[in-house]
Amino acid sequence: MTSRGAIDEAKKGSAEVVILALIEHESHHGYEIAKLIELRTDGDLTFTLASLYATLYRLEDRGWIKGRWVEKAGQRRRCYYRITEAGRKVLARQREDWSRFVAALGQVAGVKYA
Amino acid sequence: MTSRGAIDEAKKGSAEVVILALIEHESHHGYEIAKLIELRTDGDLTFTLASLYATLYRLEDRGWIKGRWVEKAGQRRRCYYRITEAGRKVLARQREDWSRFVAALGQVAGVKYA
DNA sequence: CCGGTATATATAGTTCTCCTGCATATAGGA
DNA sequence: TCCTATATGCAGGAGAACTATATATACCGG
Repeated sequence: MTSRGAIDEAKKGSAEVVILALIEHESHHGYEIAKLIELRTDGDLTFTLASLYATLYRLEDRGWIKGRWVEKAGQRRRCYYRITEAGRKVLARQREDWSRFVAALGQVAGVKYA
Repeated sequence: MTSRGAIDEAKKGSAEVVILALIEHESHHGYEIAKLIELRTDGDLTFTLASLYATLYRLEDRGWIKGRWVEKAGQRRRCYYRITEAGRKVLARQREDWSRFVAALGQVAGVKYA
């Protein structure tokens, strides 16, 4: 997986809020989350699978998400994650923080959000 | 210096574009740049001085900025930085990239830029 | 039926940016 | 004289992303 230019730097720290948002309303498994991120941002934002799984384990350790293993015939086993109540609070907070950060960046660095 | 919540994570990688933007039109020395960032973002975005100087040296190594030492009576010596031609190109590119990243984040994570 | 691609998860080791803590140095006010 | 603000600099470490590699299954073409 490749990503583009300075987005390599920009996206540091964004994995958490992105993942939490994606499993806010429906549960998804790791591989699916990676594909969704890529799809919904037209490839502007991607995370390597290794990073993504590491992040999922971290979020689960913190109690912000909860995984459930599902085994189906004709499929490799998958772990479906959903957000927890604690996770919802964190998500709300992170959205505010990111929003404030983006505003600050516009102010001081002239980054326009088209 | 303290910073607020998830902005700790968010801001990773943002120092470069912020510094380049601040010395786009006029030269500033390190300490001044730190104060400007804090001032212009109402304290939402800050960098510790140690990080800031490290970043300045890195940017100069890459040829994106150029420092000039100024000694004045009644003042500690200061290094004033200005952006280079190469730096201007990088700044333009980083603004585009950050803009695209912010759009992606709004799309996939529901981050609203007020 | 055999090999390649897509799906799906997992670990190890590395890189990069920012951090804290410490050190140095000068000017001005209490 | 001591404390604060100004101003720069280094050493060591934390954390989140990366690459590379390993494992395992389903599906499709030749």
